[in-house]
Amino acid sequence: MARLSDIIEEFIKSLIKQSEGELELQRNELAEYFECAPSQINYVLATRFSLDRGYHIESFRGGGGFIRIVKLNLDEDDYLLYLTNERIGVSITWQESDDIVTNILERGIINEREAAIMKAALRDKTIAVPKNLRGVIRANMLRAMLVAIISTQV
Amino acid sequence: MARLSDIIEEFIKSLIKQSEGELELQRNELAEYFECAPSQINYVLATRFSLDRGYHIESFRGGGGFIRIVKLNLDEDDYLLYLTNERIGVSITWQESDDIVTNILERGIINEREAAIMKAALRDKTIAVPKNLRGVIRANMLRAMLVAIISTQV
DNA sequence: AAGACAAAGGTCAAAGATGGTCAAAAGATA
DNA sequence: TATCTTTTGACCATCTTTGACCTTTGTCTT
Repeated sequence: MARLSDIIEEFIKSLIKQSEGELELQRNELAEYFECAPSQINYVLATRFSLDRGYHIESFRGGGGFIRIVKLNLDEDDYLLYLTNERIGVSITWQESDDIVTNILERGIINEREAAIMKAALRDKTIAVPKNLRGVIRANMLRAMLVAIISTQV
Repeated sequence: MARLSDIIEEFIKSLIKQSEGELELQRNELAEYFECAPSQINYVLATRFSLDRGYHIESFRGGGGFIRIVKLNLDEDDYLLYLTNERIGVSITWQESDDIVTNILERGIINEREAAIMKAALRDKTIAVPKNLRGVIRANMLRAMLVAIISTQV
């Protein structure tokens, strides 16, 4: 776990926690602080603060420009319906599905064990079919499991 | 004269013992340490740390990638291990998998919701691939989910 | 107001860092 | 010798890091 991206991720998350869900930062400043390429900040934002992980990013260029990160707090039921009806299309990657499951775990919609069961089923190794088919099966699986969760909700 | 694979096996086992059942290691680092081909590490993992022998392996590629080895709890999960290693073969029908899930629900190993999630994933409709492949995927899925259950058991 | 320049941030593809797979070669064993 | 196991290496898949080049906005000068 020596990845710089992970370290930057944790740093940003701690800042978000301190500022209660919303944060504004400057890309170049952060890049200088971590002695990395500015574009690495974009990479961290794209991979660790994606919508699937429950964040929203806005940015503003020009002098005085900045990046705003907002931790989203949506209604559980709406979010699950959004996932099954819109987000999960005909195909989905492992990374995306993994992010989504982590996200609903963090929102308290499912527990650790349910998340572990779902993630196990969604792994590439589990779905051992040609690549083009794999994403399609995974989308079906994730959707089916989410529907099961929705219908067992109390 | 002990074979290298045996030496590596013992080495890894001692690390697992030290870290109480769960270990993360880097393939290239280990290969360098033992001055062997990286793929020999895969060989050791495949032959000595298989599910049959009570281990679960997960790996992550890319910069900072690593391999996680989890020693499963053999004593308490006898029945589950029988399922993963013997009962579920290379292929399984929907009916069989559904019965197995119902069975572990009735034994109190999983709860209603976990059963619902698993059954949703195992349905024919979810695994929309040619019939001959379907049973194979289902076997992988059921096994993977059961392993997840074993390793999240407290 | 127009133009020039500075100060952000964005994109994308190449290079780097891991790990995986598979089959052939080498070695051990029956 | 025949067969089984181990070792190796060539080629593949995925994630991370870096850098060259682009776009947008603000400010200063004329």
